[in-house]
Amino acid sequence: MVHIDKNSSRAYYEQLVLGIKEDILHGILQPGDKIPSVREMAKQLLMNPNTISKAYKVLETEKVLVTVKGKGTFVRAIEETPRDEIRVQELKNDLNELVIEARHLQISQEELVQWIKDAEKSLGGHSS
Amino acid sequence: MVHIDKNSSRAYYEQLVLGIKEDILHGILQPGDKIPSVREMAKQLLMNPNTISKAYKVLETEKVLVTVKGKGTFVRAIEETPRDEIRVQELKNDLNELVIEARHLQISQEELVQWIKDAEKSLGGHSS
Amino acid sequence: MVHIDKNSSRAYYEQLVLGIKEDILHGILQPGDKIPSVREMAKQLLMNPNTISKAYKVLETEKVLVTVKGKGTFVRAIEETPRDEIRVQELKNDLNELVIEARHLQISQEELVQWIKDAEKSLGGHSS
Amino acid sequence: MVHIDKNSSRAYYEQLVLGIKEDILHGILQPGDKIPSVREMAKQLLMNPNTISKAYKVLETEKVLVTVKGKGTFVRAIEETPRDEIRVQELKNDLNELVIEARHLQISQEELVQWIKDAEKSLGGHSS
DNA sequence: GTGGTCTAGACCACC
DNA sequence: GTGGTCTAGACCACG
Repeated sequence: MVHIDKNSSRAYYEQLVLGIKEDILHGILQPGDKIPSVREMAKQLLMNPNTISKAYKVLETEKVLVTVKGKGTFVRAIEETPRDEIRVQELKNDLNELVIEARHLQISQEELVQWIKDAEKSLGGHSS
Repeated sequence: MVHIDKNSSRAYYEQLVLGIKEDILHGILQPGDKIPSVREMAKQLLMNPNTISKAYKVLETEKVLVTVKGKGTFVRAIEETPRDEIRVQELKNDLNELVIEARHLQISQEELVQWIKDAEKSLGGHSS
Repeated sequence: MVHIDKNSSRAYYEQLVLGIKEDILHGILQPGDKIPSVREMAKQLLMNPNTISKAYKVLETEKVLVTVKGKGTFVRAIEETPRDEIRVQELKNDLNELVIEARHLQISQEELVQWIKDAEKSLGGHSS
Repeated sequence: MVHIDKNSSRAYYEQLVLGIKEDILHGILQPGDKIPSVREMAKQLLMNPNTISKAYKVLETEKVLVTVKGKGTFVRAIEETPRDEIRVQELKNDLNELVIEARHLQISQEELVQWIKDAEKSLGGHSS
């Protein structure tokens, strides 16, 4: 499942956050599943437990995971959570910036739309 | 024109880079136009000249601006630059991540596509 | 390895950029190697960390180094990067100007070609 | 003859210096020819006389031109001047740096040599 | 420990 | 006037 690219300029914990989100969308992780403990994940990925812990915390505040004290950390169903309009706005903003970049790289609107469709296809229909 | 949000987590110079790119796509800045000098822009935005300079340099390496020592900094025509496939690939990757985020925020594919169309519309047809 | 000539008219950071490139071609620095940290290099060369940082950043945009925040800066494999035709053109232009200078200094074509062969020889075959 | 590219990042006076050297090698300017006065050249090129003057001064110290007070500025024969070994060394150094750049841009030795031959060919045999 | 950002202020070359 | 370089020193995020 999750794989950390040590040469990426992206922070490890961010790669982990993204990787888990991707696994959920792929259906590799299902709602209710228990994910490995911080220590175990740290062993698997050869990383510092602090880094894993940070990723889990982020995913908790984003309501992707729930930690039950003494039991472990679990995947939450996406539908459980109301759409967070603040983060939606941020994402929309990010997309606007991406479109500006795209135009400067001479990428057409059609191409962008195609990219989205490709991305969605590769994720499969597990969330709909 | 450009406005810097001092509360944004994004670096000032990156906001400036993006703002200038946006102004170009909006047609507010046209190829050949002289943009405000480093010192003047610094005064306008209440920032340090070094920060402005950094933004201008980034835009120069991205072939968006040309700077002539002793004369000033000027807008370059977008068509002058061949598509940089490395950066295109990076952008595609960013978009993939954005799509993952979107799914977790329960944003549909259709909505994303609509956002892109809205973004492109607001930029106008100045580059096509 | 790298040495900065404080009397040179060339900017310190440019000398550093060139020196690192040379070390890579000489095989002193190998792909994957970690280069000294900004602060350490600054100490070694008796320079300001900002200046070192600038050199590293240039080398990163030129795809010679990769930097991972919190970990350090690393040498990238040359073959990873596709040939940048814009920079190739600029270099060709520089060479044209150099040939003009050479003629005025009464340096023959044969001599120039010999210089190139000498230069290549001293760099060794590490990239071929 | 000489043409100044206002968009080039190279200083005007340097472009002029190079342009005149090129014209000499092309045979457009012959030894003994009188070149236009500073004022006239300034008018022709729509530039500041100071800039022209600086270029002429550089060419004088490089022994490419001679100024005879009250008569004007004249082209000198290349052979008149002994080879300036200091500048030859500098040029050799520049070429070394250029070779390093070339290697990083994945340009082969053969290609560089071909470029030199092309450059020499375009200059013609006027100096030999 | 690592690099990234930002400010402040100095000096230089070009126009 | 313009941008470019360099220093000094502060603060932040990542591991």
